[in-house]
Amino acid sequence: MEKYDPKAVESKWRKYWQENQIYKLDLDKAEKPFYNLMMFPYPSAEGLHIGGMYTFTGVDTYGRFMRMKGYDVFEPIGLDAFGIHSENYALKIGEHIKTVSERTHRHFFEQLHMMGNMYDWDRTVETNEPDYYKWTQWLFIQFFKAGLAYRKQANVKYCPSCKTVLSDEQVIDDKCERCSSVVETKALKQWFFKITNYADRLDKNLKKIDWVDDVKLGQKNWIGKKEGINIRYKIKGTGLEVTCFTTRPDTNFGATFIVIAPEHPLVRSIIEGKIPVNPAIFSKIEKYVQDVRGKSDIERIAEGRKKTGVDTGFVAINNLNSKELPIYISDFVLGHFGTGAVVGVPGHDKRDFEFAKEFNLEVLRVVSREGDISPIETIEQVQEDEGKMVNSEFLNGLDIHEATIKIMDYIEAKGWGNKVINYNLRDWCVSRQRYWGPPIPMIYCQQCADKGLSWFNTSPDSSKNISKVDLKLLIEQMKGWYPDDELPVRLPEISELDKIKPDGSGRGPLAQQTDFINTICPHCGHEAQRESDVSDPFVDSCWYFLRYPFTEFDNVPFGGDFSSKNSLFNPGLTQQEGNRLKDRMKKWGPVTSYIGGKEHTVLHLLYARFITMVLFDLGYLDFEEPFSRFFGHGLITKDGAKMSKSKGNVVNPDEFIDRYGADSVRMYLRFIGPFDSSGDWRDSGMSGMFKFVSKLWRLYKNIEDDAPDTESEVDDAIVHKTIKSVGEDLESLKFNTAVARIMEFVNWYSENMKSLSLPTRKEYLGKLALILAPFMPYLAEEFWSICGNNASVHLQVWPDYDKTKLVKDTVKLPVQINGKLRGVVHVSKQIQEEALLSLIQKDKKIKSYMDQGKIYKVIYLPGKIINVIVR
RNA sequence: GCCGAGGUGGUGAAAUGGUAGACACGCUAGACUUAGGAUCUAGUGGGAGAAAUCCUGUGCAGGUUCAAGUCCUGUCCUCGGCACCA
Repeated sequence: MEKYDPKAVESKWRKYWQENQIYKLDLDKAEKPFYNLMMFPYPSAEGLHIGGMYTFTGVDTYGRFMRMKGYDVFEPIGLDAFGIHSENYALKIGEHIKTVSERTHRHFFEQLHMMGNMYDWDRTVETNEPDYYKWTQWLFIQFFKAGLAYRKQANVKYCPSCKTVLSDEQVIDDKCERCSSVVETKALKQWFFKITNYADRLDKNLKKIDWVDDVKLGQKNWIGKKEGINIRYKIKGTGLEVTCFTTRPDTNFGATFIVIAPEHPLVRSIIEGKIPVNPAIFSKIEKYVQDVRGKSDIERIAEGRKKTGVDTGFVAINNLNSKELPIYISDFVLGHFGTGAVVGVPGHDKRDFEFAKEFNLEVLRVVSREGDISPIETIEQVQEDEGKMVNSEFLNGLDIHEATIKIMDYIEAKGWGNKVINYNLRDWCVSRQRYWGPPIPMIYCQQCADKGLSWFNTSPDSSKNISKVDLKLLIEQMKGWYPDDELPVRLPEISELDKIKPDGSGRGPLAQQTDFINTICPHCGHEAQRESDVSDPFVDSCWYFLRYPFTEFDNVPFGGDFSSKNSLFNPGLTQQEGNRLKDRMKKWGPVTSYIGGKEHTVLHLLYARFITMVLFDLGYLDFEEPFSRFFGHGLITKDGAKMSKSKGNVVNPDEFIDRYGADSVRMYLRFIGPFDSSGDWRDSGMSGMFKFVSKLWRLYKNIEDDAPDTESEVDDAIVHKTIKSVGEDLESLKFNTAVARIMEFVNWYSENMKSLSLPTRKEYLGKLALILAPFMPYLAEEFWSICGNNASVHLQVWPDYDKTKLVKDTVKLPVQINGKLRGVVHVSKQIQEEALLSLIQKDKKIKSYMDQGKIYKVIYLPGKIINVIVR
């Protein structure tokens, strides 16, 4: 008999699909749009590994199913090509990034093509192409015009190995996300996006979206909303004040000192000599601040939580009770959170307690736990949670929550402070001192700077404030900067390898390209300089999903409404064009189903939400959340261990596709484990699946052998059950159990086929081909045609099942023999009632009880227990 | 430390409160066959037994229930995220 040759089958159908254009979708005509998106892949040089295949084919299986359910499924693909990872690889192998990426991109697309995913290959997106990064730069300018992109000198995380700045999100355990080098802190001038303006909305909107809870919670924690109060304390004998942020003002009667961060403005003033202190204290302060600055975060952690610090000699006054609070400087207080100053309440905060012990400061108790008012002497006694107020004058007797409300109102009424909300979230640093990214499209003009001019005060019309940014402050920092509207600002082609290497100077390789850097100021016409940094690749990937449905337009980045008079962008569209773009965006935004890795909880997913909100505020989009539903998939391990190059256990999918065919690999990947947790790749499991697929092949190829003319009756409930449960499993992305149901059905069919006539065989196997279509697109076509059908199986509707054939209206009847539960029998309700009646007639004991709102009657018999639902 | 997820065979894993281990991998035995990347049949949680069968069993300890892997309380462990965030 003919042997199963996956290569022959797959190339045959690939060709058929291409010729018949079965994956073409008219985006404007779609009636039930379903935007089925997989998270943007990063084209690593090694090619798509098995984990990528796992997710791409999973998303495709889901998309194919939804298509058969009658949706117009749009499933695009592209590459997130810019970035440090591939650039580092190119430098390592001594090849130009451009040649390397051309090669890897081709390989990537080829691999995805082989897997049989239903992509529209005319709508690909590659972020390193000028026709894409033109719009990434456009996005930057939109942010700039809206006052949401600004440049400032900042202490930033810097990777000495990648020689670039990293965003907070890219630093993991004080190490670079990419190369694991310990990061340094550097003061550089950097571009930032003002994501903090959106902290509150990013937090609040989480309630509205259908995402898994752990991802939502991850974002919530990252945003870190904290409601509290800024309290101002007068510094004795100076006329100065120090403001402390606290979420626990209820404990303020227990305050015994104040600690400010080494970065605090007060400290700077002291060091700069603006505030006089005695020389002994001055040198101590100077030394401490110097030491702290020299320490890396790693060193700080290595020292544990031992508190260090220095007494400034200044004393603040607690407004509530006129108590004197000595002011200290310590690095356990962070300069960037709250006000950079905290009020020390050592009785009710462990860190404050440790500090107080180190410096022999007074510890007071102002909250009692279950009447305990003993003095607090050990760290175990420090009480941070629930309790009742004591030693706090008018707060005494209140619980801590009541006390918090009361004292906040009191302090505000007295004018000593203001309620505020703080967030852990910090502004997004988007500057990167590298080559392989989109140049930041900004121009600096010294002439204009000298005249105090910036983009903001030369084009007041467009400077409308769409957010609560303090524009005055920004103008101060932004003099001489203009957005370049002549997009794209092309990344210059540099052929010499060592000229694209980062040199560690704090400026990117583009700074050395004089042809690129030197330009003309668009405002005054004098010589000016371009920005030499490129933007973070996360800027590329935060908006790509908007581009896919509009790849054929080169005058707009995406569809939507650009007609507003106040718009910061006017592409000059005709009414007709404008309407078409608006209508199409209505269909294809937001993304219906987004599937990707949970490791992007705080990076990509947060940024994408942020830019979508901004574009909504600018009036371009009519939705403010990019992904209606997000599903986080699991990761594939190999023989129980995480796959990594260093361990040498990376599975190369090409090898397996070559050997077993894409269908078997796809099927195995679906079966390997639950899609939302993890799966473990085993070569033996893969070959097992190939055996199963080969068995299926034989079943179909033997369909006509020895078929009887008439068939004996078989119970085909399993056929209907299979269709039903596979459909339900696919809907909820439970691929592994769906495959198990299919295997069960195949086992049943193999046993029963001898008694089935040819038409019945074709009917059953035809239905099986339909439900196999999302899993094994190639073989499903083959099987579908063997069953005597013409059109592509992928254009068919998901099969229906006969509800009457399903086991229903039954009750499970436990059977007990000799006092032990022996099993459960499924019986129809009618039979059960008859049984009940006959038992009642025999006058047995009947006891009724209620459980979960249902009333049951239980009949005890020597050998049986029967449950009956009465109501 | 805080937050989240989870603990079921040799392995991946199934189980609307109803015979735990479906479906597979692996393993054992056998059949077939000039031998293949095979295929087919039977067995496979642990313990006892020649067998029918019996006992035991979902991290641990309790509880609710006629019935608990599933619900409740406590506890231990593993993995993931955050971490001096006031």
